[in-house]
Amino acid sequence: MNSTPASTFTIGRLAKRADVGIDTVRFYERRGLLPEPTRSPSGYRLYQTDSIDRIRFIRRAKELGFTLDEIELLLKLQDQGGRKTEVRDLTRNKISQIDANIRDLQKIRSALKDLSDRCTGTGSIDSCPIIDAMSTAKQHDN
Amino acid sequence: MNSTPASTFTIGRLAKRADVGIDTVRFYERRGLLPEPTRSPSGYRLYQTDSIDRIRFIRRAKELGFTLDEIELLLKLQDQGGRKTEVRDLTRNKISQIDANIRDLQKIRSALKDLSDRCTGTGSIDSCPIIDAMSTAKQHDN
DNA sequence: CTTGACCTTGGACTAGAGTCTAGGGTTTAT
DNA sequence: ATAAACCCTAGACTCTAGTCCAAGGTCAAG
Repeated sequence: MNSTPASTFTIGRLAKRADVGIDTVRFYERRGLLPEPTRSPSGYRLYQTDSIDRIRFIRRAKELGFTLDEIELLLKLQDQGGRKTEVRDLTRNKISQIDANIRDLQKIRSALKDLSDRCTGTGSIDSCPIIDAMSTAKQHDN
Repeated sequence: MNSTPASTFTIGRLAKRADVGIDTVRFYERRGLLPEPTRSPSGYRLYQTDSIDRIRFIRRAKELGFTLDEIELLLKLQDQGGRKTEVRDLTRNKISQIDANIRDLQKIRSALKDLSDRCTGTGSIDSCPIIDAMSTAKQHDN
């Protein structure tokens, strides 16, 4: 086996299969997330199916909130056989970041909810509790 | 009263009092969030205390999650005497946006938590549940 | 009169993740 | 043989909210 020359395809087809833009593929290559592919005699990039998986991995990790820098690290761990702890630590850090984000958003949300509940919504803007709150709140003196 | 020429100050002092950078003041002016101030004979910008309040308003609204575009609208409503409903609608929209954000983050968070719990953290990266999940999950076929 | 602190302008730069353009070369279908 | 559809590169542009820079003008203190 392995005698059939693994089927390759060009960048457009890869992009379509991985569901990203062509430019995104080239961008990932420049960023070092995708290895430089082989080229056809005329210079076209030629990919195999593993590139599809790699791009999907990137997309999925992005959906999970990782930045491209972090994904680069994750991919490096895969490529170079890192240890599970490293992956898990990265994941736990990400969870803490997300927790902090959620807490911030909840604080903001409840402040806004408060304000919008106190706003009757009728009449002119003078003495609107929302505007008032933003005008005067938390003036940490200077 | 009102016979003393209202005390004015230059941009540096305004920036300090409002606790933003000088460049930020000029940036807000370019963006149309601050009106063009009067100028001294030599061309220096001269501000009154109301500009401090205005910048603080911007800061506070930003802390509450409004973008500068939205703040511009909020300020316009104040300047031109908009109606309370408009302010409240803006606020309610913002709350929905925040809710959507929180939901997304919670979904991501629980996915990551799941994965990190299932990862033993020992050994090589082969068959790491986290890596595996990102490699294979949600391949909405194409 | 000089020094230092302040002010002016226009324009460039930052991060993050792409997206788009111009000006070409190649491949495929007709 | 030619048009459509594809590919190449380098580099510019997008968005948000500023931040920084250079080259110069102004103002108060000593």
